[in-house]
Amino acid sequence: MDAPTRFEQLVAQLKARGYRATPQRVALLKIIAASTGHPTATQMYEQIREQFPTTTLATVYKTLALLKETGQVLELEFSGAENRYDGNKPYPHPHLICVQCKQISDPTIDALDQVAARLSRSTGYKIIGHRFDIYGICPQCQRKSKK
Amino acid sequence: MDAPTRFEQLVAQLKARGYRATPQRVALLKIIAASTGHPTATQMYEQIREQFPTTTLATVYKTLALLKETGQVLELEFSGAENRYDGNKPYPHPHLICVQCKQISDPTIDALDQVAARLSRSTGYKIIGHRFDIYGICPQCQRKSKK
DNA sequence: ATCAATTTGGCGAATGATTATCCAAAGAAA
DNA sequence: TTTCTTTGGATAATCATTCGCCAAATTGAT
Repeated sequence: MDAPTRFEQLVAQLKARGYRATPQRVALLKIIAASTGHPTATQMYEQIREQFPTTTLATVYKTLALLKETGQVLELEFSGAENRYDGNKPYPHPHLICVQCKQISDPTIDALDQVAARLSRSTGYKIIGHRFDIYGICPQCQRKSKK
Repeated sequence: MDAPTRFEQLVAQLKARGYRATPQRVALLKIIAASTGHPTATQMYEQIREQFPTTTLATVYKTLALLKETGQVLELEFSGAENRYDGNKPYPHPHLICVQCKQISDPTIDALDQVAARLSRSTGYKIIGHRFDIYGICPQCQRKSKK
């Protein structure tokens, strides 16, 4: 799905739930829909500030909370670091994290759902979701540290 | 490995690095070696307090930091909740977490290392570790909520 | 359009786990 | 013992996130 479409979708589903599409919220939705990476709340906050200088971090968090309610955004919690948000693939999926440059990418790992299904059978758990982070050093940082 | 053996191992490796085996530290190591679950710092702190009532949470964290340095304990970070510690399987392994009773168990999932190896090949990343948490509702809590 | 009712943004303070600082006490070394 | 170093305890600091409050904005009804 392209960014404008995703943006419209986010606005529509916000309105459908009876919330207002205020300028600040619209700005955030636009950023989220356009972002390919996994931005922090602060990063989005700073972008919004360019248009709406009075905006507060609290507002950003409040809007993100609205999106989380209906699973429109995936929140990656990090203890000791800011959380990261993904509004384009808001369902659980693996993340490859470079421990040096902190970049996060989305690798393709198939058979993950099967793992969950098998686990559900063998343990009796009702599986709700998962979080799979793989830590490593990206090729670029490997090159840098060799110098 | 049984708890006493693991305990001796932890004490030995602490001393080997030039650190003192103080009563408070020994108490923590004993708890960690004996624990089968994934206790929080506070839980261990309260156990230590029974023997050494003046102990502080800071001391617990300091000792845990020492263990982390050499990978003797696995720290499971949770944003918005206390971290959990595993001193018996201090290497990355999957965790099955009940979102209701918060119980954490260690399911067996094979082929995880192969996933990492394959990922390393396809992305060029040098894989360092991973974190795999599966969220669900345990059989016990499922029964409870049906009533 | 006007007014009342509701939602929202901004601001500042609160939260809560973890960490840092500082000093006295304990232990090791000489 | 005396000196030097490590450690524990107490307390404050940190930092991302959340909360409470109020004024401003928006909606809906009259």
